[in-house]
Amino acid sequence: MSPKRDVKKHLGRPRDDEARAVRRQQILDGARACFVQKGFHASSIAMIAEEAGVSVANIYQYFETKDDLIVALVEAEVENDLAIVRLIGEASSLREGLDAAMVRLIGMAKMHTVVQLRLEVLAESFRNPAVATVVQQGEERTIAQLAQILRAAQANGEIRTEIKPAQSAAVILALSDGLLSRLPISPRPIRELAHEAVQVLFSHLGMKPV
Amino acid sequence: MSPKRDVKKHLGRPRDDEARAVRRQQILDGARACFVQKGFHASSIAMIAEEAGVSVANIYQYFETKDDLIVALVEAEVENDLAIVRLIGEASSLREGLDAAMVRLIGMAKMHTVVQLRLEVLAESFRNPAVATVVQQGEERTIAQLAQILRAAQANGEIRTEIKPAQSAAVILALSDGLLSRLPISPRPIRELAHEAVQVLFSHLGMKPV
Amino acid sequence: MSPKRDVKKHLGRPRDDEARAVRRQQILDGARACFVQKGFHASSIAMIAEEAGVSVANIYQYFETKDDLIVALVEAEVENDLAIVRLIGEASSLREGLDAAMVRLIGMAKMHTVVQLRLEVLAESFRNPAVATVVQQGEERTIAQLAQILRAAQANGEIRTEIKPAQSAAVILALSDGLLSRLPISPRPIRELAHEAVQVLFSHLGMKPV
Amino acid sequence: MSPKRDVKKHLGRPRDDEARAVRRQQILDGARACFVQKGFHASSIAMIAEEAGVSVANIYQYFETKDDLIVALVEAEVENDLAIVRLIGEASSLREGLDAAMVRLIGMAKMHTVVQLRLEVLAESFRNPAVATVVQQGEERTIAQLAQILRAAQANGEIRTEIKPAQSAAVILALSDGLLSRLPISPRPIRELAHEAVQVLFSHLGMKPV
DNA sequence: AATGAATGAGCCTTCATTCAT
DNA sequence: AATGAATGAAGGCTCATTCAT
Repeated sequence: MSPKRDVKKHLGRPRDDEARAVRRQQILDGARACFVQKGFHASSIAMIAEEAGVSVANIYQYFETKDDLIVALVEAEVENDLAIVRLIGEASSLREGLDAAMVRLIGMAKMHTVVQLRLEVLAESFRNPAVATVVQQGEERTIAQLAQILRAAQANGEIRTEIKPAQSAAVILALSDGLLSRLPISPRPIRELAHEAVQVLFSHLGMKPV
Repeated sequence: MSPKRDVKKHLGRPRDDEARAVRRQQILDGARACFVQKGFHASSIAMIAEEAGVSVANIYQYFETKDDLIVALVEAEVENDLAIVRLIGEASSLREGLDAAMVRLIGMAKMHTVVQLRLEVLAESFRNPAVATVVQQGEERTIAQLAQILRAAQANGEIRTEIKPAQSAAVILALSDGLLSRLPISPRPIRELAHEAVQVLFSHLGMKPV
Repeated sequence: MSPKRDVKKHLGRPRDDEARAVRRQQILDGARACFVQKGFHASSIAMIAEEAGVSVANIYQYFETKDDLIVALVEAEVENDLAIVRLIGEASSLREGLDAAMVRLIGMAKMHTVVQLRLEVLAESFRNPAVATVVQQGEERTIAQLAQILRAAQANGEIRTEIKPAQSAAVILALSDGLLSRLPISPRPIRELAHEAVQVLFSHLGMKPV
Repeated sequence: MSPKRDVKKHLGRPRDDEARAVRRQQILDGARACFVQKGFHASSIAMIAEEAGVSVANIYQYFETKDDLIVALVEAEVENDLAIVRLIGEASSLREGLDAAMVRLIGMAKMHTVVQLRLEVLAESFRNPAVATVVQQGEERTIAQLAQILRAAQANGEIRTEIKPAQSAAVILALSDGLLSRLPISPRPIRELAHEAVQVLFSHLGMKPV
């Protein structure tokens, strides 16, 4: 009735959006830990809840179903991957950028985690259309980002002008995924493989070998 | 007195190893169909049994455990992959061989199946040591096979002598996996990607572009 | 500001320990009913759940495993047996106490239940160490209790001072179990057997026959 | 047509009854081993078959159902128990006979086995009428046998004439079972308990203590 | 917002039993 | 007679999810 009411009333307790975001992330972190260890379908909500330090029912206040949780996590992963590619563009040269990205990936402690999840995500993309959509959009953006970087390098004279940026970008990403997926099965250290792959790429791009 | 007596005497029904092999394959086929659609852990034994047209209990007379079934199927898949690489070696030239293999893969109706399973297997390798072992041994053999082919091509003068066969083989396989894993997420047709990738490879190997 | 704030803050629904105890007992009762009819290993959790009017999954929120449920029930039974012996001590004389106990056992409607379960428990003790431990500790306490009663009777001059209380107590318990186990197989009524057994005991203890 | 045929023809292969008896015993032995370790209901036919060194299907040519197998084994056990009591009668005096029986039981390596099975049988008697019948008939015979022995001892003047042989026999058997069932739970060695029990019995029978 | 409590459906595996050889 | 092969039914246990507090 009083005019104040029309302004202040939030139709119930005002939502603390910040706290919600924190909790949400907490759950996503727990989920990631589980998914890395067991995969999407062998990870139970109960395990995720324990890992996240949260009650099972609480998870359902942030994600409607387990599938939604998976999709949300995939979105986060995609964003992550995009960030790595952005890193390349921030270097002073393509060479340094590529090198930095590779080195960073291979050197990071959580690489195992990232790669495991990436495979999980790709496999899930084959059956879960919602996941496929998210990943595909991420792929587009990532390719665009990398293509832009390649174009800049062409302008710099760092790489050949004959190559088609978008297509090469796609190949680079594929090679990268294929390489990392070798982590648990490669008969020789991934580091060596990565080095060789970089040579192949440089040769293709018209850069001098390392 | 009769010569038959010297032959091993069977008490009871003799084992029909051939029938067993058929049944086993039947189960593996059902399992593959399920694993492709749902993945390892979301496929239940009941579903596999139905798909294979077999009773649940019967599966356990051929595989001690669901995990054993998975490993057996992974073994079959690995053997499959090796066969494809062998195909390359049988062509009259490396170029034709590579081309044939790519074309065959991309053109085959079951490609979707093969790739989906490949991702599933790679993801599983991260957590299941038994699977990892099988896949790693397959990888070694496949690399060796491909390296041998490359060496022959070097002798033929078809490709550069500077490249190291084993390492290049590993990179080729990685690239191939990475490429195929794009099937459901690539913003443009896989065919184009594959073409570009072949260019990259040929450039690396010192072959004339297509 | 309010004094209630000092009390421990509950996030979420507080545990209702009382309701939990009720539910737990409800499950144990259902389990007892099943175990009596079918024995431990022929009783399924599903049957117990139905008998208790509870869902299967709910049972697992109170007992981690079927074995844990068995152990819990054995503990309850052991406590029951101890209560019966305590009854003897509460009588004004050993004679009346023993008589009361026997009469009560033989006259009770659930005797069948108690005895069946007792045999089940003894048999299980041979293979299940957890059960054996529980039963053994119960046996010790029961013997001690009964020995104490015998000692009091010795002080009263009601029984001979030559007998060793603990050992006689053990024999009495053994005889009691052996007697009751005859319930379904004795060619003559248990009542007569019990009477004869009491005579034997009284003779041993130096009491006048009934 | 020929007269010989009428004599020699067995309407199919003549049954080798002796071989059948051997096989049957072989199966029963395997069953006993399993039942002792796991109990009736936790022992599977497959386990029994393996323990007996026989195929699963073969068991069903000797026993129609698992229940029949149990009953057959119970019959054998009952016969066994009767044999032990007969042993008492063969001694030169009751004292020696009882002593010999007790000593033999307690000293035998397989006592554990016998007792475990005895408990299993008694427990099963509560629910399985077929078993109950077998055991009850065995009990009758055993009591009769022991009563006969007691009567002889009365004639010898070895024990009191006031006791009623049949009833005392029943009590002795009950005491014996109750005693042995203490094997896994008695806080003190069974040997001591047995000694004490013998004192009780002797006192009842009017014999001099040991 | 957050947790305790509860459940139907489902999972992997084993069981007792039958049939063909 | 004896064994291999097969199966419907069940068994113990867990899952994703909902509801009450």
